[in-house]
Amino acid sequence: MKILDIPSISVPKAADVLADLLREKILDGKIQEGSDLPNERELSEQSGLSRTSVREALRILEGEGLIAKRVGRNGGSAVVRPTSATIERSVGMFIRGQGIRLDAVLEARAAIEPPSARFAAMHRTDEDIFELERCHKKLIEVSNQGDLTAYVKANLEWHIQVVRASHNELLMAFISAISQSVYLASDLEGFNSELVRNAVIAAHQKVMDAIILKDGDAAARRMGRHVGAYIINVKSRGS
Amino acid sequence: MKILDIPSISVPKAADVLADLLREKILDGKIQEGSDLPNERELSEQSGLSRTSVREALRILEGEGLIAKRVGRNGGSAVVRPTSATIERSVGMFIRGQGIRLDAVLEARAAIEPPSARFAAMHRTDEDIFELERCHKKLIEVSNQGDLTAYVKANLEWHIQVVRASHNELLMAFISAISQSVYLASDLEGFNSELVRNAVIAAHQKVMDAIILKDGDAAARRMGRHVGAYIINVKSRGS
DNA sequence: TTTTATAAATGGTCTGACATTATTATTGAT
DNA sequence: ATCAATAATAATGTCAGACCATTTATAAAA
Repeated sequence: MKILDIPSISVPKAADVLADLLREKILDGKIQEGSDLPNERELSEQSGLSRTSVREALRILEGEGLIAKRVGRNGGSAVVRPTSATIERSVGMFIRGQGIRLDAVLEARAAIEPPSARFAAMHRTDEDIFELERCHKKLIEVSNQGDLTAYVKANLEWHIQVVRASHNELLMAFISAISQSVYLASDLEGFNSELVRNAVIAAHQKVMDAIILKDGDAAARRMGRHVGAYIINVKSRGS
Repeated sequence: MKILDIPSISVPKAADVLADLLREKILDGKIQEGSDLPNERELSEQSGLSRTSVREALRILEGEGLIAKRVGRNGGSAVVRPTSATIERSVGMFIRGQGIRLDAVLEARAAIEPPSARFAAMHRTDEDIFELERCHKKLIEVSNQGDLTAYVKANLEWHIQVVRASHNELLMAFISAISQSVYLASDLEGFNSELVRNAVIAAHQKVMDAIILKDGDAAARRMGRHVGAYIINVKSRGS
């Protein structure tokens, strides 16, 4: 005979509560970046929890990339700002764990890069151009040597540099996250042709020209054609 | 007098090693989803580590969304596939912790939605259309009631549904992650005008028409105009 | 057969000790 | 007085063992 109908209560665990509390303080900026949290024994005393639970809480925050621990005298937990590395890890696990098809990853990349090129054209600095041209020259250099692995890597770096020039940290994080998977699955043989490599370099040059001229529309359009061609190239070989 | 020049060695910690090992097994699918890991005491025996270290390792995996623990008899650590929730959390922390401007978040959204609309037009099913129209009707209904919070929420759901129709899980994850932040920062007053709300609904209708007709170019173009207008609208009020 | 009480299995927490590591202080030789 | 070796120290890392809390399986009773 049920008197009360109570919907499954979730019992909060000590470590989670402490982790939540510290996380909020960190994200709200109430603990300055670089400064140390109290050491484990102090946290244990202050919170009334055992050192075991305190350590579990710190483990959680460490996994989230919010603190970095050091051992030894003057050791402790230093507050760090979350970086895109955390996003990259979770995206990587998502792709692996869900078995996301390479198609979908390339599609996502093809979706993000053209608008990123547009923003790059809008927001670029002279230094961005310098870096972009550095990546471009590197790609040409490696292309002539015939080292496919190095070629794919240099190619990737040029694409990432375009997104970096957009000065949009979120798009940057997404692209870095995606690129790792793309790189791992890259079909090296697809670039085993001087014709293909030269076409890539020419396409890059056109995109760069538009970015240099701050012509957002052209940058987006040209990048769209470039990554579109890349997808077709990959798909046609059935991978 | 240095004889050897050894670059700072990082000492792996017991819990990390075990977590890495289990993570690989899970992501490689060697442990079937839903099945349980050995219980903590068994893992401790098998690995030769203390239960403390085993628990820390499990904490890490739990934080990564790879296992879910249950207490009580027949409890244990069940293997679960990582979901977009993990990405959402890391993106949310990134935005908060790095203090990413709302501008940049909206820019990222504006970058992703038009190509998503294109993919939606390409890959949509009839059920996607049904869901899309359901969201659309809901938005119209809420719009007439004047509840701004409900309106913003319904609006968000329509946008998410478009991306869902693209059947690209990565874009879907990115948009969900972004949308939470957009929602939290939404300027309700911006929609406190029947004129604005009707314009939004009309724009949605045009995008949907293109998706229904499987016209990717039109879908992307119209969605681009829609989210572009939104950005201008938000920026012009200086937030 | 249904209800109720009991036992068992499992994660959650605590305590206290010792190990490992890195910094700081001290000592001693030059 | 200076510098190198050494010891003390303060922090995290690891361990062992106990007990608590929660859930479920099982046995007993109605």
